[in-house]
Amino acid sequence: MTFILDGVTTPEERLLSGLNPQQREAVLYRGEALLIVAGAGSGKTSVLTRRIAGLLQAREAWPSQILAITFTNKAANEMRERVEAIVGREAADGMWISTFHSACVRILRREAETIGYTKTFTIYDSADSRALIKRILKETDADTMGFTPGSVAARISKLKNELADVDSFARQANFNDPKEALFVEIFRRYSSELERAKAFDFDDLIAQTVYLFRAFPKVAALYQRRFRHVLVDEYQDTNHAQYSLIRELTRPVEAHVAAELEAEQGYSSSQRAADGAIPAASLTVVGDSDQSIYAFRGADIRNIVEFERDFPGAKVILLEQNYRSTQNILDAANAVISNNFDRKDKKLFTTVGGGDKIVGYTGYSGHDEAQFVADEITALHDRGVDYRDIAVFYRTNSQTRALEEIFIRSAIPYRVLGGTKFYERAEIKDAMAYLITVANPDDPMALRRIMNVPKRGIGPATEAALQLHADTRGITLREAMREADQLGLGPKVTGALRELATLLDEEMERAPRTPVPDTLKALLERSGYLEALRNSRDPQDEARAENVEELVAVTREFQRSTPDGTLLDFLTEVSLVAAADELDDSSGTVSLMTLHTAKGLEFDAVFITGVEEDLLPHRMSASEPGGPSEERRLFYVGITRARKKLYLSLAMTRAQFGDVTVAMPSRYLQEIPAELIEWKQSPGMANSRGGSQPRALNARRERGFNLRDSLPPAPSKPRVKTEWTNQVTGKMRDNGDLTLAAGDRIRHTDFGEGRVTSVSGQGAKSIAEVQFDQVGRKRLLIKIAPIEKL
DNA sequence: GATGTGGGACTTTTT
DNA sequence: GTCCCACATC
Repeated sequence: MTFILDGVTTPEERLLSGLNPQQREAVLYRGEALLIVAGAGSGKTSVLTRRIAGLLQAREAWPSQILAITFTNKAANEMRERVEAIVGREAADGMWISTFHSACVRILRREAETIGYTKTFTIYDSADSRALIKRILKETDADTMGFTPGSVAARISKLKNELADVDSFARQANFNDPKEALFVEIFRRYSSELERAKAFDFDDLIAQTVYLFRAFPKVAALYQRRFRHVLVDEYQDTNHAQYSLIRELTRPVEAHVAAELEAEQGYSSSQRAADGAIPAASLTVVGDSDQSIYAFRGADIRNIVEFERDFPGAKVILLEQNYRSTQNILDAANAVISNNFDRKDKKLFTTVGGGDKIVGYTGYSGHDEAQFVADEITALHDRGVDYRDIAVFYRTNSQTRALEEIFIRSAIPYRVLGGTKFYERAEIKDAMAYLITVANPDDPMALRRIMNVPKRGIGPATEAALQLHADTRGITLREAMREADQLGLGPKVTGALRELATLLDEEMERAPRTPVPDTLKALLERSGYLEALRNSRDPQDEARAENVEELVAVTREFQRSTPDGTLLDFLTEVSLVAAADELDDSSGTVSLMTLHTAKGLEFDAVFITGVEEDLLPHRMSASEPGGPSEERRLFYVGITRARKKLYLSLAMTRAQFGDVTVAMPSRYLQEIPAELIEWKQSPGMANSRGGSQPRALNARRERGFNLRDSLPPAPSKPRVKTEWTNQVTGKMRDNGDLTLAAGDRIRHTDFGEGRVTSVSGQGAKSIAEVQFDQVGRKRLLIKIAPIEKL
């Protein structure tokens, strides 16, 4: 009923409603540069969206003049929706709101030819980069000299983030050092392989865009003229390349360049000032140095610290009021972060009351800890908290294993964000490789992957022959394949190569007028890939075939939401999904993710697990400069995600590597005032409580101590190995049609005996609520729980 | 060239 | 505990 509201409020009043004075100032400030220092939960997204909406509403900018950079695609979509909600859909049409990487892809696809690339380039994700590096290491025998794909990939990435390329690096490299000389060689090969494959890696997307802008001022001017308002979220996590990109975009266009451009395009721009130049775009950055957690991938905290020096006359606005968390949670966060000495002191405050105490728990093992988390989640759910409002954080992806296992047993619906996931499965990579060879015939990595998948009798020898032919003739691997009959190979192999080449060529020719799901289906069917999976004797292949079907469904969904989307668009989208993009608010599941992925999100109830030395802070961070401080910020980020309930847990022993190691409570725990935490089981209690485990541990609590060596083999609980696996990987314990009813007595391998109090749900999803004699009430998925009826 | 097996390395975080 | 690779055998 806007017309009624119009009578009492102006658009500006509505734009500012509910904002505090600092937020209002941040929305309304007009000037060349604005830094919003936004503490956790201080409403920065709201400020940013209203700032954009304000510009549009006041007709100070067209939508097409706005470029907003967010950290994830999900954040971009949300921001777009929120702006649209204020100004209307049409009035917001044409804005660029995206991640750094997506924006750069967009620019590079338009301008690729300027820098000698095709606009149909594909993107190598980290796994692709590593695979390529691995190959190069083998070719150069560098793998025997202590080079690992991981270390080389990290080093190259770091260099690219500093905008160094092979040549600039080689110029200052010390060739007397054989390792360094070899690294230059590896770097050089890596770069030329990418170029030959017509592909960019993640870091190239940014670096090449910067290079494009610097080398071609006229191209840069197109964007400098277009984007009058540049806004960057999570500025504390920008690296040098991203910083440079922002600098290039917000540079004024010199008069003669502007004039040249206009002459070429035959129209005159309203942007030109009296002297003929186009003034710099206005820049708004939002960030919080306390939440800088990406130094390991080149994020430079100086970008935000030195903003005022970089942009003289910049306005700085501080947002310190927190609207998210209770006082207890904030007190804990403030206490922890204040131990970082190298920071500007700032304290979040809230007008919300104290809230519940933080709950602490020390488990005997990672499984025990996971059981605590599961039990608490069940209790929260019983009290009416929706699963979607609950999240579990951890430092390393490997910690999900125990959590998933217990969650499935406890019938808690969950979803793991990021980590080893769908697109990293071999069969999905195979299917994707087929698509890539169709979208980008020059990519030899994708072609090599599928050349003998399904088995065609094309082995390493054939591949080498093809490669040799390609190298001597100066053609691509794919072209060499078309000339297979010239190679003097056996008739079977030649036929197989010919057939594959024809298949790929035909699908490539058809692809532009064919929906993506159809292209994928044709490739999978015609290649015999699906058939091979279906006819396989390996029971896992059935699940693999289902996964591939799932990929077809993904392409269908892509085509539905993007009717004009090309195969290349699909591949690009898949390459650039961030872990947090997978968060689905509608799914009604608990979210599991790393602390890094958690940045920018918030939940009613948050569990931070594994709050132990060597895990948080991570062992690897100790040797890095600034490592422990960054780990502390990571913990701080985790704490500040919680709105109402925060749980901190750790384990005294943790399975790692098949070994069990003893863990110590994290130093950060001691930084939280004791009165804020209510321990359900404190480290001391877990330590001194009777029973075989604690005592044995007490005697030998030292780092790295290997339990397996000296612990007596009989723990109190009988160790029954339960047959159990993840849904996705296939096999699962199955109780068949076991049916339970209230009143039944059952035995559970871990929980002992108990009585069923109620049963809910249907079929495979039936859940029994059981009152166990020893361990209390639990919810179990009947089909898979390790139980038997008595 | 395909298939099976034993030994070794490996896990920090991500676009 | 798991993934990957080298090596052996068919």
